[in-house]
Amino acid sequence: MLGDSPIQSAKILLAQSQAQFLNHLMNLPFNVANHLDAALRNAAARLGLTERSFQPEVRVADPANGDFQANGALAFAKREKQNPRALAQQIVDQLGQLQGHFDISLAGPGFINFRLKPATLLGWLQTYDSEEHLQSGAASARDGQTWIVDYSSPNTAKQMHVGHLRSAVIGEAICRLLAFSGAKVIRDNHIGDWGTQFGKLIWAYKRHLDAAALVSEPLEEFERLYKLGSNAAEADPAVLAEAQQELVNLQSGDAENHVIWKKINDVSLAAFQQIYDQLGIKFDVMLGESFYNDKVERVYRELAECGLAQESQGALVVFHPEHPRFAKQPFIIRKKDGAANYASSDLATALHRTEHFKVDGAAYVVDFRQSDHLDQLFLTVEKWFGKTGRKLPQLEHVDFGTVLGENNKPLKTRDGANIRLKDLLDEARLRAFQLVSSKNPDSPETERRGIADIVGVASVQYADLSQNRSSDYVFAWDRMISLEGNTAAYLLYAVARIRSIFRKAELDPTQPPVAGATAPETPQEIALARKLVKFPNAVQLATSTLRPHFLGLYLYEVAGEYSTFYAADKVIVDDPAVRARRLLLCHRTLIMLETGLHLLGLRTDLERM
RNA sequence: GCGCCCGUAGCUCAACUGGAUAGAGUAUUCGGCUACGAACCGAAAGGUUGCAGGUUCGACCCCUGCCGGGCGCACCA
Repeated sequence: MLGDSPIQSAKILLAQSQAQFLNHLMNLPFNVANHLDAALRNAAARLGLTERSFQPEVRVADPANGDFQANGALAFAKREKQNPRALAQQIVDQLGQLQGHFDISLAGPGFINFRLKPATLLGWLQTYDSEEHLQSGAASARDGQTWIVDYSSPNTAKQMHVGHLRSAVIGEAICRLLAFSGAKVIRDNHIGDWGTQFGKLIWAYKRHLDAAALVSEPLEEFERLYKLGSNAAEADPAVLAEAQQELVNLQSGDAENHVIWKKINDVSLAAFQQIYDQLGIKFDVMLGESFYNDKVERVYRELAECGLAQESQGALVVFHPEHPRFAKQPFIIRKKDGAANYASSDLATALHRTEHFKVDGAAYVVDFRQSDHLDQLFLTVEKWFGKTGRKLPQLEHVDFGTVLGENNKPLKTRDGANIRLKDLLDEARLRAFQLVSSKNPDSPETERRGIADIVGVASVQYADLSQNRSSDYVFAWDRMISLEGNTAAYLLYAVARIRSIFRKAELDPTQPPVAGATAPETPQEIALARKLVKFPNAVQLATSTLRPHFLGLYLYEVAGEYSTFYAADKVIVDDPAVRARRLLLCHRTLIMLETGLHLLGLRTDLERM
């Protein structure tokens, strides 16, 4: 090899044996924070603190202070009226076996700081070498659990609009995060396929259907028909009566109406699927309201029998006397005309998910405005299942805010209509195409289109996922697609540049030649390596809180550290040990960025951009 | 009226659920391409965390009261 001297060879051998030693004897597990947590608990047990419920409180630290910190001594000392700093010192004295991997120090009133040694960083990076390996090493917090995620849930016979974006995007990320932590995930599209709108729609369908439009633009045609039927019914009571009869016929099993209804749903779902394909979504089941149609009677009966439901103003309702609002605000589970509503079908749904799918948890990815409804639903299910001896699944409302325009009002078109999701994604791809073209005027158009399709859609997804789902978010094309700051494009750019290095050096990025890599040495190498080691913590935090933005923020920081490293340290250098360790950093950055982006539901399959 | 959510740099957002000097991007100013992609990197500047109290070793975070905004509250989901 170029420039190989006996000293360098010896260095490489030494590094290799060091690495093997680390791997075989004392390499750290995937989740370093968990390892520290266990070690601290052991130390506390030896000091007799465990009986007094000592908690280590291990956190990712500010890099200036270390890699991880344990704050548990502070809370414990406060409770026990001890000197926190002295207590922390006692604990540190018990941590001798960690000193091979960490520089341990005390700071402030009693923080214990852990800084990973470069050789340990190297060993960790060498061990976790592929997306599969990251998955298998991930904290298996939900191993063996079954979760159902209820998301997207549009109404059939209507376009999906911007209001459906967040549920779809956040829901898919939640699914992937749950699956990554070991859960079996059932993706359920709880579609609205059984509303009162079908009377007017079927009335118009029978009389005014444009067969050509049904093929080319089915959802537009249904919307046209619905409007037509609705207007006609308003203008003419006779039409209204006919439309109501169509609805009655449908609900009583009339064959012709059922065929039309089925046709409308099938066509709607096929159109939805074009959106889902772009967003990387594939549902396992689509159990909409119609599915639960014949399952609500049992809900009425059971809730009445166990004394939860009562008649009020002609409706069947549930009150929660212990609750400040729901003591007076009823949960209406059957309307006074005897018909079901969404409370009825949501209760039937909860029962079905428990009985049929035997779920351990259910996540409802639904607008924050439905908090009251879901609170009432969860309270009712809890009492109902308690009285009937059923196991209660963990019920989570994964709520999110509104998508706003730049005027801080809900996002609409200029004339006040809802923005169709299809148009929004088309525009994202178009804007990305214009940008890609301006940056790469010489690449072939097909390649630019391919890049733009990935970058455009990813930008929309990531804009949503990169911020706390609880708050409203302002949709601004320029910030989203201008590709600066915490955006999908910035992350994908890092991916593309890493691939570019492997391409230039004619190396296979799946088989990087990293043998003989030495421990990270330059400040930029060390900073990057230290950031990469925290991947499991970011995933764990995002998963346990069901908040994908924690992972997004982490990936952005990884990409930032990588860019700094890239600008400072050339990868393809002559010194084989330096080159190997930088290739190692590049490759591990690549797999963590890709794994993380895949967890968020984004595509990363681009070579250039 | 009752209740839920929100208020952080000019703007858009973070702050690991009570931890260290509240951090990023953007806009502004300055610097960096004959080193693997400058869609990049580095630096400066920018703050009484809506206001006023309280709790404690420690508060953007918890409690109380105000101010401002959004959203729910009897049969549309």
